Amino acid sequence: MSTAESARAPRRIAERPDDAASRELVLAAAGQLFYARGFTAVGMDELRTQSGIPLKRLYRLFPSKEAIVEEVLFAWQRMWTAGVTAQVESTLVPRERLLAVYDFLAGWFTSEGFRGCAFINSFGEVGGASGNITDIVRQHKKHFQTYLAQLADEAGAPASLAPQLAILAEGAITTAAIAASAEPARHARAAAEILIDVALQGSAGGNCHPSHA
Amino acid sequence: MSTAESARAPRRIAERPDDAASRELVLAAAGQLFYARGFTAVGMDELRTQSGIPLKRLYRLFPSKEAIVEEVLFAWQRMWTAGVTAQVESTLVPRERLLAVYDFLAGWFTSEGFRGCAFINSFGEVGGASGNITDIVRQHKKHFQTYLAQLADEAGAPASLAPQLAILAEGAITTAAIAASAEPARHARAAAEILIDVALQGSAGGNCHPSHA
DNA sequence: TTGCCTAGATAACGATCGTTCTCTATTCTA
DNA sequence: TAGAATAGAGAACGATCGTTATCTAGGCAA
Repeated sequence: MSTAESARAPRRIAERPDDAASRELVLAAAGQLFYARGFTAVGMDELRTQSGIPLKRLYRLFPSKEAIVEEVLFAWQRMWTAGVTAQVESTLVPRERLLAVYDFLAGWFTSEGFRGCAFINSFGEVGGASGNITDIVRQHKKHFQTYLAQLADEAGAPASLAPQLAILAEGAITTAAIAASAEPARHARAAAEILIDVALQGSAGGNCHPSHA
Repeated sequence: MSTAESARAPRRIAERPDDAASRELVLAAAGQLFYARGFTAVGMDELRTQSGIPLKRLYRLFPSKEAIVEEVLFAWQRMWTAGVTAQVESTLVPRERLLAVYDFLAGWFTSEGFRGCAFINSFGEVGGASGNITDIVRQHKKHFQTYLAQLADEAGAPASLAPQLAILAEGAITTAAIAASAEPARHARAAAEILIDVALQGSAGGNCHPSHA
């Protein structure tokens, strides 16, 4: 990969070719186990068994368990963002793009093994014990709020709408997780419709009760 | 040790007079420690130190650590209910009684050591590992929703309002905890005002935009 | 006062955690 | 083919957990 040593690649220790694949195996197994049972409840031995990666190699790929936790959080962040944006991109109508967030939630809530927001669960588990994890969780939520603010702005809504929609989404997730029900997604969507319509008519001067009722 | 020994109650072991006070000491210390750092992060030794109750006595008052956890959850439930109802009872106007929930949240968010909803944190920590704890958390949330439904009904709102208000409260709590900010209480309250007014005007036939704007 | 029973302080126990070390077999270069 | 270095499997290590047992001192009935 650099000069002449890649002609035959004699013995490069630092990066073996399948290290990346092994890391993915570990992160995939860790993601499932951590989401299902939490960080502390899953030991390194179980992570070794589930991923098929020997313990020694595991500690060569990651410096510690906490490092795995952090990378799993980043992977979750990517998955969440991809899922939400995919749903949002399915339409070009600004109002529906905002509501698409709750459609994504509805699908998520009914998916196998749904157990609430992994970031909220992580925050609750580590509390303030790990500053790194808390920071990642905080950053994830801020990122989501920024995304919502952008969607709301594109819809022509005032800046006060986005935090309200974010709170609705957040509340729907935890309520659905604890109640083990998908209904909160519909409730949150219905509430979001009202908030969006009021916000839009307030700033655009539409008629009363634009769509529903 | 069976028949005539209870004639004068010579040595009653089961219940000493100060057992109740000791239990309160333990539950108070456990409540603070558990809320601040989670269940698993707080050991029995720390609980002994903080409460001043010797370990042996601690295990005579409670059969296990999990039993303490459960009783702490019940104590939290009582504290939460007392705080919310006190704020609600401060007014008799149905609409303001609904909004009082978010006023309570605003005060809570700015209180020292606020770290989110203890029930949500507990749910995230134990996941589904402890069915007892999960059940208590579920029951607490259901109790809150029922209370909100009663307040909404007294305000003359349709049944669809209460779940929306509950989701707003839930989302405000977690958002405030993660962002370490009290603003979500104001955002949730503003959203609740809109939802309430729309719900009331929809069912009572008032004019457009009743109070604000 | 004497003897018994219990309280409290603390050590010990078994289990489990994250992490490291040992030992053997294999692989790959020269 | 000879040799060196690494990979893998698993034991071992130190720490900590929840829980229990031990030991000593003190309170109370007779």
